[in-house]
Amino acid sequence: MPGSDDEDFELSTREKKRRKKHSKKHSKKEKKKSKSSSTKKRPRPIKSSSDDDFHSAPKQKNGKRSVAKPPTQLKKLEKTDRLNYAMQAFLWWEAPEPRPGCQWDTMEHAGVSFPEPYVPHGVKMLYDGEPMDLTAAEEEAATFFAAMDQDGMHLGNPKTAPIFIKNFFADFRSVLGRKHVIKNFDKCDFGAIRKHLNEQKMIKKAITEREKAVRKDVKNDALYKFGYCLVDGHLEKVGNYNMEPPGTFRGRGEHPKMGKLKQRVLPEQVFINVSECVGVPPCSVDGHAWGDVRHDPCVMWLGQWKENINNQVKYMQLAAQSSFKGKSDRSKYNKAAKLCAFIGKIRKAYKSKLKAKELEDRQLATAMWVIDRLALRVGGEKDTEEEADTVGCCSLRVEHLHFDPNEEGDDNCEIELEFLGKDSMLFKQTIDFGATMYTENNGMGEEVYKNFVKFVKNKKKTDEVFDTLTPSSLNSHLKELMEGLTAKVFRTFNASLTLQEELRKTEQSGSWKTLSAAEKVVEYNNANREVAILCNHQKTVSKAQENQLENIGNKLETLKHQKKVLKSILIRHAKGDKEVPLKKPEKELKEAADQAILNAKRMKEEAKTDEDKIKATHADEEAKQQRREATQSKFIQAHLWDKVPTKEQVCKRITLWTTKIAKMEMNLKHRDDNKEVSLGTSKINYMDPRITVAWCKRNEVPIEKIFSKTLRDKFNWAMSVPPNLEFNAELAK
DNA sequence: AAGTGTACTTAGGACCCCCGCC
DNA sequence: GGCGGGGGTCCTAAGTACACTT
Repeated sequence: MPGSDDEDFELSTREKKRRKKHSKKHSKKEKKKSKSSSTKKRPRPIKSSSDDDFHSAPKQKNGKRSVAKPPTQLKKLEKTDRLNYAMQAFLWWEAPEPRPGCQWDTMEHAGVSFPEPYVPHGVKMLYDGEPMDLTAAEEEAATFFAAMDQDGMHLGNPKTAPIFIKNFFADFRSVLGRKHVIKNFDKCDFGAIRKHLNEQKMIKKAITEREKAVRKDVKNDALYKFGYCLVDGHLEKVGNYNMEPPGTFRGRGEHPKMGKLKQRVLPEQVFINVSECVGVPPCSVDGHAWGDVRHDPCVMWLGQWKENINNQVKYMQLAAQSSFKGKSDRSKYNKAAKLCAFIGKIRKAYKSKLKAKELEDRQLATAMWVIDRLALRVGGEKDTEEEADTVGCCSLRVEHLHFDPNEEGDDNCEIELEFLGKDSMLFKQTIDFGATMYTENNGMGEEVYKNFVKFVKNKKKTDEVFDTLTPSSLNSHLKELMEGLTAKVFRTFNASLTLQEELRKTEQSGSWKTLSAAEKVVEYNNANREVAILCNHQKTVSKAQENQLENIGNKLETLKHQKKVLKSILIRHAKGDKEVPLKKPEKELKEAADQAILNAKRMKEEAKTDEDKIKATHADEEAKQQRREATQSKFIQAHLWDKVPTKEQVCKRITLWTTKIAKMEMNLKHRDDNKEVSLGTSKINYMDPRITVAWCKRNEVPIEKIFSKTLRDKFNWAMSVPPNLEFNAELAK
């Protein structure tokens, strides 16, 4: 595939195939859209515009070229839309399977896109007060550090900051070379570079609409060139076609390697996977070539390279909405559904082993219970010299178990599990193994508790609880119970089943039928939240969010105070006292703020130099702050009047404030409940989408209210299920 | 049987942009 | 009509699983 770099990569033969699909689907959609069209029988309604546009730049959106067309012309779609139609045309779940063991027969793509080379800014860091002359590579490394947020999750955390700095400085010094004067981090001052970067941000903020459009076009050009892949004649979206740029490694938690320099990856380090018959995509960097070209139809990756931090392979793959991912997603959910038929047998099997003589059997049974009931991950072994110290089921250590955490005495069956899981997210739950939820219906809570007591006996804090188990031994046992069963299937299974049960509860409530779609969505999110809690999907509350929460809290306090004042006014009224507090003039503040905003806007428009742009952004930020203050002062006396109010006015306002307070309290509670729970992860990865689709259909909730466009594309295979669908073993057939 | 390598899924945070609210 | 917050997307780290090697 020779094709020059300037054009969208050539699609000669595949283009024909694509168009076939494209026009089919497209014509359907178009017919719907253009009822007025008199040319219904036109075989390929958008043929002409589509054909000559596919290769041309996307800039001519509003098509000056279409001057001569009749008024009945169809709406001209943007290139992205047309490509989307082309992709949607392929219903892989209705198409024949590829050869066994293979993912594809032919695959063609444009390879990886690389970031621009580093352009030095010339701003000097100080060492011991002296400005330093650095080479481009040295300056780049210094700039990576300067770009780090001082209050962020790495440098803002006193536990991780020293690790980050130590690693960064070691790598920085090796870039500088041994003889360089820079030897001590404490004498380094990156302030000037940091200031420069902030200024660049300011300049970027002062961008005009036109510049914005240009930027978007450039981005789209890259998307059209690299973002699509042709698999067996079908257009598919590529997930990550941009090579990861160099920078500092941002490992999570207490990752021992955080701060190390992540090197720039050259084309020579990249392997490309394409089919033999289509030719190799040209390397997009002048004077460079791919490290290797493979033709392996057994794998789904399009490109791979090794990163220098952990020496791990990274891949370029198709996007989540592609057929490859869709197929494996569907089979994942089918496997989980299949577990419905086996779960009874499996629970019986591990119940009988909970009291086995062999320690290994007991541990196996106990671990199975943990994975099944607590939805823990399997927990592979980790090297704490190389990675953060996080654990899962098999790697749990004695120190992660706290018996009788509330010091209620020996006769309770409570254990607090406290450990860092994947991504160093804290798992902290007290499990009462004697509670009904773990004992009813063959829950086995008490037996499991006894086993835990036994397993930790005479062990050191740092010993593993399940010392006889490994993920692979556990998984090979699971394979004996059900074909293809592994530990992670339990998470999918439990998440999906929980969603189904919680959703069923919603439908059974008395007032369900009277709820609006929006109210039903709230109920769906509540069900979703139960799943997220089960899977321990969390998000850390950022400082901004915390502030926001605090602000709402303060506002609430103000409202409550205002209500009190209103009541006191009412009392004074009754006494005939006309001395009530009145509004102070606030107009001036507001007007000044408005004026400042106008000024800033003008500055932005008139800005020519970078300096002007920085000034404009500053002015804009200050003006906005001024306006916030004006709004704030308005809010503080919003309950008052300009002149003495009547009794009715006061009464009315008290009622209004009561509803305001109630509303805000709800809002606050809602935010507080959700601030640490992340609903997205379970929606994307764990809950069978067919359950959601069926629920939406049964309850006349538009699917758009639950699944975003990307999710609807990702789950396109699940959209046609019947409204009465149940998540059970039938699905797997 | 443990170690190593490969390929894939799962994950949270940063950032951006759009839509509902004032 | 403007703006701020939140949803959505992007980014890439961090898991699981399993084949293959030693």
